[in-house]
Amino acid sequence: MSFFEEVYKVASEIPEGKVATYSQVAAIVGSPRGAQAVGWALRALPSDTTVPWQRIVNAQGRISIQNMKFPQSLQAELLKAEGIPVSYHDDAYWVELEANLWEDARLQIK
DNA sequence: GGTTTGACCCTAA
DNA sequence: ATTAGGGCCAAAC
Repeated sequence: MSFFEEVYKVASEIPEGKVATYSQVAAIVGSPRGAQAVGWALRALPSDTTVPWQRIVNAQGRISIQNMKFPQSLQAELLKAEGIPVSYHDDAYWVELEANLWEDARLQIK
């Protein structure tokens, strides 16, 4: 199974109404320092994917997306539609990590 | 195979 | 608090 698939699989496990960070996903797939690689994988997703990529944000809970096919506004709408509060300031969308962070068993063990 | 490029993160100044 | 730099991993050139 390729690294891409690993990332997509983990991303698909994020429950609705929760968010995860890049480093969090990276740690689960076995590359604790590969947060950037995760971003690389998500960047390659097709526009019609079923993977909940919108639930993955950076370490500060900010939507740091910079991809034409996936505008920040779209991600913000998808999140709000799931019940996750999203605010906008400093030219970016933000979510409260503490309150909505995904908790996976594999993270607590490590 | 070496180099470049990211939807990133951490530390030091 | 804000900015700069280096380090990280995997894929595309």
